[in-house]
Amino acid sequence: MAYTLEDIARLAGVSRSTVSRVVNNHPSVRPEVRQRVWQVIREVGYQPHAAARNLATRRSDIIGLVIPEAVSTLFTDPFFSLLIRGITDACYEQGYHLMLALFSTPAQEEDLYNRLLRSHYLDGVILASTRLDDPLIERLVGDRVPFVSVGRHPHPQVSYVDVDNVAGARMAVDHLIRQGHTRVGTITGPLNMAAGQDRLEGYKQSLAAHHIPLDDRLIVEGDFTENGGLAGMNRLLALEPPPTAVFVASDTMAMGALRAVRQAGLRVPEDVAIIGFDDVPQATYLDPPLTTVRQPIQRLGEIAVRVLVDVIAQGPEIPQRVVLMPELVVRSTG
Amino acid sequence: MAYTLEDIARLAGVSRSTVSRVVNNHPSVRPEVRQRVWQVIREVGYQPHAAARNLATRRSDIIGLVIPEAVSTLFTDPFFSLLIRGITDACYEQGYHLMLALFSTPAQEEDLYNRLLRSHYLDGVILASTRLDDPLIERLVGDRVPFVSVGRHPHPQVSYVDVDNVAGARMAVDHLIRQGHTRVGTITGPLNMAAGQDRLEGYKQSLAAHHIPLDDRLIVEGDFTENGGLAGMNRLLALEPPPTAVFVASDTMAMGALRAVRQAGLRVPEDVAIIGFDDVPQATYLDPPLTTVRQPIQRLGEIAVRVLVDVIAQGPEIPQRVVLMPELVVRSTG
DNA sequence: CGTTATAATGGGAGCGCTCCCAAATTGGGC
DNA sequence: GCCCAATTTGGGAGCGCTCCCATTATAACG
Repeated sequence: MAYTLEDIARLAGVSRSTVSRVVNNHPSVRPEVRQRVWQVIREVGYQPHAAARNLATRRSDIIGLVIPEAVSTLFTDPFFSLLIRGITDACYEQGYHLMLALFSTPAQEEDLYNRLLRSHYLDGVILASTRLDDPLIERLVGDRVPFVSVGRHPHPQVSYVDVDNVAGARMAVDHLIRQGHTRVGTITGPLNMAAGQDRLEGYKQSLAAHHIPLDDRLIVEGDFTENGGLAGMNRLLALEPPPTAVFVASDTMAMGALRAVRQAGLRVPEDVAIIGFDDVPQATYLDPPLTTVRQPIQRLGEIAVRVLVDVIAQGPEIPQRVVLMPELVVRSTG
Repeated sequence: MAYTLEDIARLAGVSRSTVSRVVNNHPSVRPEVRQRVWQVIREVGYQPHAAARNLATRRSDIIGLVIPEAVSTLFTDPFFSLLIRGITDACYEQGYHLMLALFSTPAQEEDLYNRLLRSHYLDGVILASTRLDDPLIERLVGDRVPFVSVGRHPHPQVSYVDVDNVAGARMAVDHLIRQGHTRVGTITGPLNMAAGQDRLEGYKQSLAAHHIPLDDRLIVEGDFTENGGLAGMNRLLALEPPPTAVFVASDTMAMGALRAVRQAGLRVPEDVAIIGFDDVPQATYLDPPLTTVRQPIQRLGEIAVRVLVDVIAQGPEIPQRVVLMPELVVRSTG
């Protein structure tokens, strides 16, 4: 049987309350008493019982990360790897534990929602890769669960962190146009996601600013996967005439696009220039190295945690929004 | 303020105990009462408070997954993607939640150990990708934490699920030798991991069975990463004469090895035959498609959960071991 | 229709912790 | 050396649930 506070109190010859104070670093304990208590705690290897503490304090010190994405893509796309890395580190620093909530069916998602969120298992949640119309958002707001979204959301009560996707896309397309390209295509992200919409918006703005008429056939919707990028590029290359440059809305898709171009026997950037988005580590090692728009993914994760901790403390009433600026990284593909 | 059992009891005109019985599906409640209580629960959206329940039952219904691997490799290697998929599904089916414990520094690991494991936050743990000498194992055994290792471990008190790596490696090398190869190299996994050791052992056994003398220079230690496979293959190709066939102890490394061969201007399998291990989904799509040893990774994850649930119920005294058989999948590389 | 066996229900105690308040101790300052 | 304020300590109550046991309602049977 494990030791309890009471046991430690008895062994150290003090009261339960004093031990509690020592464990929680309350100031009003005489130094010698404090030391004696720590001594006993270390000797017997005491560890407070989490559930008891949670019940009394009404907090669990655990935050959840919810990414409504198939496990296989979640564990394949380097974007998430970086994001999670940032979140993990910040959690540790802030004294929180991270629970990665994975589910592969809607039933699992529902179960998760009730059993984890509403049962006070989690103090708050970080959401990433959500569709704009995901009903989860409404529910979280309605149930007053503290949460922050990685990626903007129009709901007035939603806190989020995001990168300025419109500006990033504009940088990319501006750059292509400056190189002399006038027939610029784009492979977008899913258009029910904010990042997908915004990057397309930036593409349009750049064309408009350069008085290049919009050609709908040059816009194909992708899904942020490598295969999606491959398929999208194949469609663009089939056009008559094909674009001479393509803004691909994520690096993962850009890898697929690169494959498609190579399979078509064309060269990058001579025949088709390509610019990605994200600047995942792999972008450097591609052949040729990928020109892309860098967003500070890991920082985004860190900031998400900080914002969430704030929301937990302040309550979800005052939503907080942080938008970071991306930057263009010119390598060899465009 | 959220509703409590007592609130529901009052609203339904019954006692706290009855509501508890309804929530937990105890049989002895009259059907009409049961229905009335559910009605109220649904109306007000009652959800039991997890911490209170945990405190009373002394269980959390959460199991942890600990993989002492950098977040970046964890979220990149398809092996883990499949494993986690299997674990996730089985957890859901068994009524457990999964907490993926991530850490990037030893301090985080230590913190995690105390705060999650010893504080009864988790009912049990699944360990994967551990070194044989990882001190974590001893601690878990010592603290009587229920756990199961994915990958065998020699400690008599450790429950594990694994694939017969020795047999799998033998299949691979036997196959290469049957093709007429006599100069067969291997890129091993880390030799402080059971899978690394066992696959090397299978390689050795196969050579011995075919009376082919062991040549130490043909054995290079890898690390289960793509770059490790690339480096290993480069070392093998530099030998005089180089091997005509190589057994690579993981598909991820085999991808690197394939790159190395191509960069050297050689062809697979004409100049060098290659056999991998794992049969991750990508193996099929490689060019050329990878011959490999299939281990049922997702099943391994599922079984790990079942075994763990058993260990939680029975106590860690009676260790359980499950070993599955791999199979050779012949495609085009060897 | 009484009498048991059985099913259904209610209430108390307790899980291990925190937090508040009251009591005890300490330390200045005169 | 005494008094008052500040510091330190102890104990009670309560967090929301489960589980046991006692009690009451129901059913079954002669």
